[in-house]
Amino acid sequence: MSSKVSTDRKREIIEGFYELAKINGIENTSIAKIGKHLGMPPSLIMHYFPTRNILISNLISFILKRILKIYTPIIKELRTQNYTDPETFVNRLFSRDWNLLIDDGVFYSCFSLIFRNETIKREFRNLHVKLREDLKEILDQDENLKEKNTALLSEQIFVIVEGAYYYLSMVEDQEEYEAKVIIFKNQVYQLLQP
Amino acid sequence: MSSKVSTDRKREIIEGFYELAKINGIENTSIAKIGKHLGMPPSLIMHYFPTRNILISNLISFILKRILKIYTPIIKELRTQNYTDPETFVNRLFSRDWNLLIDDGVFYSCFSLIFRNETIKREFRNLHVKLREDLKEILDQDENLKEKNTALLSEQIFVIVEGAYYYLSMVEDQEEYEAKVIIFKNQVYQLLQP
DNA sequence: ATTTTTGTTGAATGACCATTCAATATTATG
DNA sequence: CATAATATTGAATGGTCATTCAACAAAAAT
Repeated sequence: MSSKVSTDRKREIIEGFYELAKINGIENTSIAKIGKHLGMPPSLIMHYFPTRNILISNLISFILKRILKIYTPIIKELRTQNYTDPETFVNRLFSRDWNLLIDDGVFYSCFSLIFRNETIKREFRNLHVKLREDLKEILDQDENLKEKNTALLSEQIFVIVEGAYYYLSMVEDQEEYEAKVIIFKNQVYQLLQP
Repeated sequence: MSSKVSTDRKREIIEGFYELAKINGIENTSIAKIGKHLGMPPSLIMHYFPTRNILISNLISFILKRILKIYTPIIKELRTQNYTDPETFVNRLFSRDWNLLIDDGVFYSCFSLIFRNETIKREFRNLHVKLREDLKEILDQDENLKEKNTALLSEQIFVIVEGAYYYLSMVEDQEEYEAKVIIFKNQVYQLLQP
């Protein structure tokens, strides 16, 4: 059990790391720079995170924990109201809240590490398993989908959402962006057709 | 117009960079390491690519050029036979040839740079526009889809393929991988339903 | 009150990095 | 053949990097 000071400092460091990584990218964010940003010597950072790799794993855990919470507002809403109309649900899937939650640049930087690090790959895999379970839970609440294979549906919706986020991150033009979102939403509605 | 030596050397350097980036990641591949790998002094690399950033942009162009060729075998097949059955077409979309063409780790590393570099973002955007045009061209050849909006279809198929590649890159288990591929293929078939 | 543990500092280390430069070799051009 | 342009070498530069260490300070445990 670590002290309050310890956990607070660790969080402070990881958040500082994240802040700088948003601006300069993970690869350009050194321990010295984090230290300067937070007004502490680099040696203090290494006291809490003995190696840079450990620091990076902790940043990834931090990010994945945030992402995991994406569906929780929908689930909460469902638990209280016992129902959410498909429209608000689909809107949530494609809302920009996701982007606010975590910086896309940092996210894909971290993601690219799965190809050279088994542990990171496993962490990402677990995240996605949980996200799909959440999605299934939401679909299971919908009376209209009672006859449907919601596990399969959640896979299919999931892949559209992931593809859409990847794809939309390249689109700069506002109108084009919204036109595409409509296309992808319709694609999900088609799947939800009872 | 640059000499043959010049273009050959440039290609050699970029390919060497790519080889090392596959193993160690872009961020861990220094100019010195590329030089050692190719048996040339780092100064020679900098003679052809004056800064590291320029070297990276050239690597990205190299990669994007390769990816652009993904659909060309299908298109060629179409041009000669004047027809491809949807099944072989969809199989191609999800075949592992794609992965052989370019390393996923390097690809997503490059992709993550779009969020901090406008030029790179534009390059990726252009690539994807062209890929979708290729996809549309393929769909337009299919008599059964004559009544359909193939531009829209290509967007929808594209987003599934992109999402699938993202998603599948986390799946290690062979059986699970193939089960998911079947799901995503079916999703595409549903869209192709006349 | 003393000891132990935890937190913090700042200086030092050697490795590696991108980049520069001047010198030399090779090739192309007149 | 002479000259100009291109290709290649190797050494040097200053900066940054992750990491180490010994010392000091504060807090907790005894």
